[in-house]
Amino acid sequence: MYNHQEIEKKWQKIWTESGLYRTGEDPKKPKYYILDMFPYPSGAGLHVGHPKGYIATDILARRRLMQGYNVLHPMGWDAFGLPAENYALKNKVHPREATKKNVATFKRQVNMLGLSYDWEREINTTDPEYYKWTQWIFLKMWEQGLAYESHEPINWCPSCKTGLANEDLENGKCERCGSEVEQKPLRQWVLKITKYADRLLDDLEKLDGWEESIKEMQRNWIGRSEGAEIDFKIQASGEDKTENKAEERSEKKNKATEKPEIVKSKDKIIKVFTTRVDTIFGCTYVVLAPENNLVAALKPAIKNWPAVEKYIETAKNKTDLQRTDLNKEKTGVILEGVKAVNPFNNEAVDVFIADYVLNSYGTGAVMAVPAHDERDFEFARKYGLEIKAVVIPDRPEFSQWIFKKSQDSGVRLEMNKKLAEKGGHPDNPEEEKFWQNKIDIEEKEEWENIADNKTCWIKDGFLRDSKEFTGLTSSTARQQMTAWLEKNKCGAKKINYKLKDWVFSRQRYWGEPIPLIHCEQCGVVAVPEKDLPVRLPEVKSYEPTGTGESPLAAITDWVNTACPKCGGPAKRETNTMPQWGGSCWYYLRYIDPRNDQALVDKKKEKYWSPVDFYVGGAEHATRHLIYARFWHKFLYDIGAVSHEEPFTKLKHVGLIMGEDSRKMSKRWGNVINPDDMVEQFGADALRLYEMFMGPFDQATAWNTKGLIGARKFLEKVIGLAEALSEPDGVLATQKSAPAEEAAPEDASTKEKIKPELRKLEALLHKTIKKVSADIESFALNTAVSALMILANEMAEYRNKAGNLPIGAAKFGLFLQILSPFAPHLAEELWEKIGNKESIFKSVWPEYDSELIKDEIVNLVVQVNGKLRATLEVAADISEADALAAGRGNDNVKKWLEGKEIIKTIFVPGKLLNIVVK
RNA sequence: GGUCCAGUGGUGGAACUGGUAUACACGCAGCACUUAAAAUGCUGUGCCGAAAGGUAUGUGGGUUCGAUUCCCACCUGGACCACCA
Repeated sequence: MYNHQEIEKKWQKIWTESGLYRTGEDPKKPKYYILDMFPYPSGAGLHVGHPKGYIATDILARRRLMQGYNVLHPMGWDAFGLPAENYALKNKVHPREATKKNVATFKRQVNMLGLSYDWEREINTTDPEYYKWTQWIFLKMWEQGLAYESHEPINWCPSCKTGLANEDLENGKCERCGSEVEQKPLRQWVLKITKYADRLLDDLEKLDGWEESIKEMQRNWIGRSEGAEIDFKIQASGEDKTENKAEERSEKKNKATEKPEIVKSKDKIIKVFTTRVDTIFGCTYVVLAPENNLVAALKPAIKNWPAVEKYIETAKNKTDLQRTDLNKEKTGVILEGVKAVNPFNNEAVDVFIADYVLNSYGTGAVMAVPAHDERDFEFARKYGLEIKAVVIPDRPEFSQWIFKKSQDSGVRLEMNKKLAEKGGHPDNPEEEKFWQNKIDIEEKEEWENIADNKTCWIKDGFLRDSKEFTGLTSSTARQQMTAWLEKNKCGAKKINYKLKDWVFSRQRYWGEPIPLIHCEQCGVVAVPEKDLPVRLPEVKSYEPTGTGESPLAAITDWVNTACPKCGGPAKRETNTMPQWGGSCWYYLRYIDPRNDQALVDKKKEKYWSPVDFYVGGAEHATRHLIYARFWHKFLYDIGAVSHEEPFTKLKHVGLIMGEDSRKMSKRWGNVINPDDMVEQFGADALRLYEMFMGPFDQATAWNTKGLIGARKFLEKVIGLAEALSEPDGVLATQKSAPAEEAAPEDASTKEKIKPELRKLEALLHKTIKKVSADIESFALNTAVSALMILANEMAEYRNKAGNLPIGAAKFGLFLQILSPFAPHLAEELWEKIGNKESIFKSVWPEYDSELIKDEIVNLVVQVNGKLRATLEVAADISEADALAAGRGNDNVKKWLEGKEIIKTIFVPGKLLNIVVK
């Protein structure tokens, strides 16, 4: 047994007092910036899952320190935002007080684990000295026109009483509280992230250090799609007056979305967006989103207005969740008296409104091609609309599709069974013929289905019935048809994004005030830089109002102010920033946390940027990580930072699940508290176990029994240290100079032990190599396993010999590679074996490449690929010698008997495969 | 539905570039120590078989002297997105 509590406390105190964790600034050394995603200090404190990432970064940070880097490894608190405020409201304390208390808990828990953070660089997003610069960045964006005021309907959470960005939703529900989100028109500030969409997308290619999965998520989120906008002229049955009105409104809409007007202004059009111009000759109707402004504008021309109005009303009352439910049947209403003209063939088609078309994407209008789009197909079938196939599948792809369908039906399995019975072979010509026939028949049937409009074909193919474009492939047709549109001025190439501009206002108290002033004379005016930060007023009541106004609006002596421009009466902006604001740039502030002249000193920024290694949860892939990249690129554009991307390498941490394999949560009662684990088993055991559980980025279920294994390993290490040297052990004698070699023994034992000792030393160096490489690749589970193997080998030796005569210096190498994982115990034993300075001031060991070369290896001998013998041979044995040795083996002989050797395959030092007939 | 990732003992998982499948740990069983238990140590532990041997990495097929690894199809699970035209 060892007293982990005593040891861990002792070293945590010494490390803090000696300034071990302080960031090195020696300009001669290379830098390494290793960052964790900083946490929200919630009221619940940490559970064992939270520190998994922190432990891993700590391991890398400690290794880098020992490798002689200046290491920047900071920690801070993302304390603004809804969770903190909701917690404060519930517990009836001021958010500032709640935050303070929660930070203290988090900090105590983090320190308890022996994490090597430089607390002198601690930051807190709610600190006015910090959010001064968050506000400063916002103002710079506003100056550049990247922050704009909008009144569009946005996501509104009725329970949190605030507007939300798209990124704050989960399946149409508020990510925080789970309430269904409503659409509410609201005055708000919006950041024009879409202006950066292409760069955010394109620069992903340069991020080699990022996991592909996270990059893919970002690509999907940005959702770039190339297509065309096409103008369908409206043929309305109404009078001139009404048509003018429609025109007016539609122009207004175009203006609002800032689309360049490419059509003659007299024309009345429906603009649709599509990625499949090639299917346009199959367009049999056009669909508008119910909210599309055009619908109201066309009212006078619509003959069945009551029905249309009723449908719009129903759609409005549906929640997002109901509307996007894929299982629901498609619904819609025709606009009687309105037709739209397809510019390619001048055919006038019906116009519908249907809520399967989203107003927020593209133009809020689509051309419907039921033969080649599943949604249109479904709608057309329901309402009995015309389906016109104009793209013919090309053969190879089509055949594959048919083939897949036949397999689905189990036909292939049956066929295989039949063939097996007959002793048939997979490449049997009979079978091939069978499949060819089958494909031919089914292809014919399926094509008939498409032609008969019984099924729809959504892939590319060849065009038919498409005038001069007939016969082209889909992709060529798209190019030529887009060019045709541009030439005839009735459409253009267009790129759309799923990414929306970032709704940046929250109608809540606990956030950074937006540093703008509304002046009656001058309009919106920026708070001058010298007046930053705009401090959050200290108030007793900060409950959200629910009216769409921020609670700040009620604090009149804070709201009323003088205009910085004209000095006249003015009011402060009362919206606050969302939680993600402060976290968009915090990694820059750690570099220079107390600077009151700039958000970061340029020289320091140049030295430390970018972050070399960033670790955090995958749930941030499409929020924080996109926002932060956006802000960083902006800061790069205004010359505030020196690199275009903030994070060179990114690794996501896999969740630790509860013992029941569910997410750890109060709800399931499966939360494991790290305080209890550390008290019972020690921080070192907890660290080791969390790294050992499985691959770092994989979710794994917690098992407290596994922690016992880690603890046992540490106790074994102590036992080894105590058995060092003989007869009385280094620990007992505290020799001043570490012993180098084995003490003399009687000749017979010595002879017996010598080669084993050499093997042990080779293993030590192999372990140094493996642990070093594993830390680099973040294969921390196998690094721990390698350390265990070495300890087991040393223990076995000790058990046989009664002691461990490898000397304190060599044992010290083991302690060094163990130290990032179990820093307290490694440091303690390092001291015990006679070292005066901290193990973390020592130099990370290099393995001896001579020592790890095996002289004797196990050579695998196979006959026809099956293992028949393993031979102990010299590592550099030749093929001929190996073959001779193999043939000499009794078991191998047995398998070669009466057989003819066709060939042999020899992998030097590893394997000999004898192929016989 | 789309995209990505994964599927190996009773459990978590290992296997470098195609070369001894199941390292390491948990669990379990037996033994030692003990009056006893706990703790500790030792031994065993994929499956079938007394053994020789056979067989096994979700399923079916392919490439190869040799496949957990590469290719094709399918099944299952997870993550993210989801009526994005």
